Amino acid sequence: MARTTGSHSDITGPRVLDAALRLFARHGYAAVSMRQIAKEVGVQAGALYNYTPDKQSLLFDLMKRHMQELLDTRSDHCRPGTALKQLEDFTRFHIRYHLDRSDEVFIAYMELRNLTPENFTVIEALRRRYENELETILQQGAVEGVFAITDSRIETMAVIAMLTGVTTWYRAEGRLSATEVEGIYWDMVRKAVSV
Amino acid sequence: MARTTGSHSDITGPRVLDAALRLFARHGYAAVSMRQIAKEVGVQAGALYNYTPDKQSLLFDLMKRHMQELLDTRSDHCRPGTALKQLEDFTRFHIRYHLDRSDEVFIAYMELRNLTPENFTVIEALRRRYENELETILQQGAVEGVFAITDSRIETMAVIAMLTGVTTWYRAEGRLSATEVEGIYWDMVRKAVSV
DNA sequence: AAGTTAACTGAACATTTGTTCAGATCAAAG
DNA sequence: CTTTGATCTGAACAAATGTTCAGTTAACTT
Repeated sequence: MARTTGSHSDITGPRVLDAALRLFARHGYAAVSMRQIAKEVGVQAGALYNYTPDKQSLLFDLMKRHMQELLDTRSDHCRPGTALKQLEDFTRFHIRYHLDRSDEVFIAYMELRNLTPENFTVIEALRRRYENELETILQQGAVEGVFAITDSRIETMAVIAMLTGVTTWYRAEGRLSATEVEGIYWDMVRKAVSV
Repeated sequence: MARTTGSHSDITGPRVLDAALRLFARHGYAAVSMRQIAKEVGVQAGALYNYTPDKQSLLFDLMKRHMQELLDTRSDHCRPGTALKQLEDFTRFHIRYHLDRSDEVFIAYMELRNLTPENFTVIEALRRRYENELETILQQGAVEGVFAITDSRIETMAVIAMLTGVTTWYRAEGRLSATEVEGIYWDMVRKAVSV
């Protein structure tokens, strides 16, 4: 029978994805070679193909896993409540989650054009589902009369762009804690969409 | 003496930059080859080197020209006034300008990591100058007592991220005109930073 | 008409690319 | 100890990369 313990595949496998994640985030998908990834893992390039059918799948798997986890974690944190309270939850969740996974976020927003058309469709659908959760909250707030919504799709995109932008400048060693940043952004979001 | 009229260099030169702009925006710097650019121009790859010392300069020149024009155009539009009025000017200018140059904006925000360190420093400085203009307005509004500013740098980055994000989803054929979008964003920005 | 030279071609260059695969390695199973 | 098979090496592949350059072309000047 096959080896079960002592196998390296359960160690090397994740390390391949980890290395790809870090390198793609740092230099971009197209600028990273399979040999660079292999070197980071401590293995020859050919060995990578025990863990991925090709380079494209590496990118796709990273993106899909990220979007999937984003949706799952968010749905765990989801509590019923007023639109205002739900918007606060969404805002704080989004910022915290994105600050914790800056590499994944960077890739998910920057490497969309390096996906094959079929893979792009899948990721785009997941992203759309996430955006729709915010849009629903805004629409509900409009019904409640607490939010001023002219075109819910635009306000959704505006808020998400503002929140996600935090990853481009935030540094953990900086002068502000994640919680302080969270508070400042929540103030701005609340005011921006309120009547 | 050298040929003056009938020369193609004044035609081909800009065409090289144009092709590079479009291709870099569509597929990313690292994913575009000099031969693809040459094909778009209708010339052999070697001919490109009459117009650029190397591929990196193509990217750098595009970015520098964009940031330079952004700063120049903005300084032309700059009028004295209250912080609120200046913020409105900045918001409307930023959206209009960015909608008109989506390719340039895309490159300027996505290809920073493909610049050499020295080139990155130059572009980063120009970008910083632009961001500072917004930060100055916010700080002035705080002094006037009309803006609620906790940390002017954060509010600056948040507003810029929100505004620039418009380029990711806006389509000229869409259901909203640029002017309508401008108005919606201005509403949100004003409320977000107001006391 | 002859000469000049900017503009371009087309081939060549050394590397690097993603991917494949025969064979070595070696821990576990029988 | 022998067999098994997952895991990995190391070399090989064709294609593509950025860049260079000797030579061709043709629009200009004189």
